[in-house]
Amino acid sequence: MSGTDPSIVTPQPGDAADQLHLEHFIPYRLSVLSNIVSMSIADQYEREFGLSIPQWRIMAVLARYPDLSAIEVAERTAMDKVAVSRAVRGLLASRRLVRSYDQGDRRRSMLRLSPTGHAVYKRVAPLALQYEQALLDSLGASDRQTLQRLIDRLMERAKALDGRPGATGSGRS
Amino acid sequence: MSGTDPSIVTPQPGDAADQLHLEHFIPYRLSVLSNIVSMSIADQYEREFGLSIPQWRIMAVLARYPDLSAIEVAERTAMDKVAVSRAVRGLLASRRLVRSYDQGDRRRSMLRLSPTGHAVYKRVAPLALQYEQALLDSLGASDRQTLQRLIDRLMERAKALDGRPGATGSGRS
DNA sequence: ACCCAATGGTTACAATTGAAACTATTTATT
DNA sequence: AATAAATAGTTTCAATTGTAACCATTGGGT
Repeated sequence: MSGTDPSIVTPQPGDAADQLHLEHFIPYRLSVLSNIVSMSIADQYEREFGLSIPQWRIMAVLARYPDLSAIEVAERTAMDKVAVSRAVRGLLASRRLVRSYDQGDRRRSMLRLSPTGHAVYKRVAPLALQYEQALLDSLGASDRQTLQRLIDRLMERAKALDGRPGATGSGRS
Repeated sequence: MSGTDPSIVTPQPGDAADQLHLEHFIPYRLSVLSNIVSMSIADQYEREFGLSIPQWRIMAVLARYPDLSAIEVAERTAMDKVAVSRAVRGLLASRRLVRSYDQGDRRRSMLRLSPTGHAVYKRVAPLALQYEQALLDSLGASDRQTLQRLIDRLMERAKALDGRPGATGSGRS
């Protein structure tokens, strides 16, 4: 009885199944990290401002680029138009956004922060930056640059590898 | 009429609201990157093996550490016990997992891959590693090490910053 | 032995999210 | 001008996920 039971024997070196350790697997690690960060932020925004992450993202882009249409907002926030539609509804309800319609193309809406929305944004933005600062405090200055660069590279590559229908990369327009 | 309307005037330098660009904001970027990667992988696993990400994670840890309980699986996969319970149900239904009960503590289950499950795992694992390789191909060897290190640091920091009730960091046991 | 708190795990219900279909309007084609 | 195809955005319905409540079993005190 010397090791022929495949459930007991040590796997062959070079065996892929043997090399994979979830705790070092980059996609897994990215997901866990991103989740902790997002949930931690989401919790704070929700508690203090009644803002969801999608709503916060929309406010952030509209603060910088007023009068975008819903679809333009979607592009800049990496959300789909349904998510934008829903988040916009919430922001309109809380009067943090105003919507007008492009005269000349009445399908197109133009979104911008209301004065109230702008005031809220001015309170949220510093918190967001503080959180980011606190997170990056664990890194040296050069690591911070490196981080941005690595994310750039990985993002580009991830898009290229992504073979889903309609996923970013081969928009048919 | 020289610039007193706050909605038109250029924000003060140092104004947080002015410094925040969503497209450079690390939490946002991590989230977008992680989403592309996860969805791209999830799509492949679902198509080729009928596996969800939670199921795949469970298989990965059980391949390495057989006979964990559901809660131990939860700890090693960063999922909560409800998610594990559901994913396990699916894996049992597809006969990729077998469950026995710890005799001596009949609450505790012991989970392990069935031979079928093991066979599936041996086909999935190489794909997972190939994807990771392809993703990391965009990086030099030293950048790869750096990436793991940066994720370590950020993860640690993110946990420390996370003030949610019951979130990882101050488990009361 | 008995009671109460803690633990492992599942279930039920609510909230979120995703995919597809739909309305309204505009643009292109003939 | 009429029809078809495309675009902006919303709605609907299904699937996923989160939260809380819920058994069952165990461990600890008394």
